[in-house]
Formats: sequence, structure tokens, C-alpha cells
Amino acid sequence: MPELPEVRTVASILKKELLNQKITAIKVIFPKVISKDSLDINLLINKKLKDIKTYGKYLLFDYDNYILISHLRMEGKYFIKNKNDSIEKHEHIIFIFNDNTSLRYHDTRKFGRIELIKKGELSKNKSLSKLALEPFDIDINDLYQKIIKKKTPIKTILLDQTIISGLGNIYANEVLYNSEINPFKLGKDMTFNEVKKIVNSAIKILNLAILNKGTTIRSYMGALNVTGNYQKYLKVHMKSGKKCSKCHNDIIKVKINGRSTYYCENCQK
DNA sequence: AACGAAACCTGCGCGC
DNA sequence: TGCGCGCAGGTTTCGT
Repeated sequence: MPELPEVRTVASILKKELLNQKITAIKVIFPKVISKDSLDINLLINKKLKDIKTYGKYLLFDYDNYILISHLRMEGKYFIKNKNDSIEKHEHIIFIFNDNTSLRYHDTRKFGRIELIKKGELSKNKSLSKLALEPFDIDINDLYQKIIKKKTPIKTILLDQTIISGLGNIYANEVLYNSEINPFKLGKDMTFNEVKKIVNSAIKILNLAILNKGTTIRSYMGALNVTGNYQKYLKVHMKSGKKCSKCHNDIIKVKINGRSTYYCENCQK
């Protein structure tokens, strides 16, 4: 469940529950979810959680001298349970705290990754250092200059976290609909005004999605059993065959670079 | 260098 | 009922 609004939702809930908790033990059930570049995860034992931040789709757990970087990829989730509760299927790492609770990393498809680094190494981290700014902070002209260098479709470009960070398939589809831009339009053909519309739409949509605790679709829940409500506001994503909210046309579904892309051919020329 | 495709995984829904 | 296929909110790695 991971695009920027969902990741921020996870962070704010975990922060509420876990701040200042001290880790007393860590159980690693499926070691592969820990990045091979990671420091020994057991360095976190006896450390207190100081803060949880996010950057794009990354969660950053701040433990004074260390930062635990977590990316949920497709299906990573966190649950807080009693430390003695039985270990369920797909729970891969369990952090146990001094107060009888535990934080469990659950990931059906095992795509997510966790990496422990020293705090000072954050800016040189392999994944994080390549990340572009989030739509809230990005400079429109810088983004425009990057986009017009690309000859791939704008839909694909919006999913590139080194160009703009935080958008995934749902919000990229929604942003292009809101901006009235055809998802196939090539980066090199984009105008400055269209890039501006994309950034403004992204800010508007992400903010509303954050307020709604993200999007919950395909029947599964977010972290900690919190369900988002942004699915009520979706205009095109998963809406193939439904009517466009601005015109009479049907929303259609196509593949762009292997990802399902939903749009209105009439409104998004 | 840049791009598309495959790889990484599991579970669900659908058609036959 | 059972099987095979396609599909899923993402990123990295592999070929060309």
C-alpha cells in the first residue's frame, strides 16, 4: 500500500504508537527483507525511537545514531501486536519493545526492503541519494527541464522517483486526469504550462489523499488495520467502463510501460 | 546513456 | 472443483 499519502499515514500512526519505545529484541524470520548493504539490525537493541520521517515513499525511523530506512514496495505493512502473539504468515521481522508490545513487518510478496544505516550516511545512501524532491518542494522549471529531455510517455516519467518522488500508479493516473494531459504524451513534447498543471494537481491530490489517510483498494487494509478513504475521490484509477466525471466518454484502460493506465480520451488529448 | 523487459514474490479472481 | 492465466498501490537488474 505504498504511495506518498499511504506512507505518510503509516508514519503518523506508528509515530503516535511507538515514539520513545525502547527495542529489547529483534526477531528476523525472513532475512532477505533486510538489504545486503544494511548494518546489523541488532545494533538497534536498547535504542529508543526518536522520530519517524518520510521521504517520497520511504519511511525513516530515527534512532539517534542510526536510521532505519524502510520501503514497503507493493505490499509491505506494519502491525503492532502484543509481543507474545503468535507469529503469523508473512510476518518477516519483529521488533520487541520494553512495554510488552511488538512491531511486525508483514509483506505478502516480500518485495519490501529495510536497511539500517548510520545517521550521517543518509545523504549518500544508494536509494535515497537518487530521489527527486516531492511535488510539494519541487521547482517547476527544474522539473520541466528534466521532463523535456525524455522521449518516454509522461505517465512513465511521473513514476520515475529520480524525476519526481512520491507518485505511484494510482496518483499518477489521477494527476494526469486532473491535469487533462494524455498519458502517452512524450516528455519532449510537454509544455511548461502542462508541467505546472501536473505539479499543482499533484499537490492538491496528495494533500486530499493524506487528509483521507490514503487509498484502500483491492480489499486489503493498510498498516495497523487503518483504512484510507481516498478511493471515494478516484476519478479514473480502476474506473474502466465508468463515465468520465467531466464528459460523456467512458474511462479506458491501457498499458503503458507495463502499468495499467486509466484515462479519458476525450478530456486528456 | 537510455529504454523496455524481466526479475523479484504471493494470492486472488476469472474463464474454461 | 481444479487449473492456468492475468493481475496487483514498486524498484532493481538485465539486455539491447
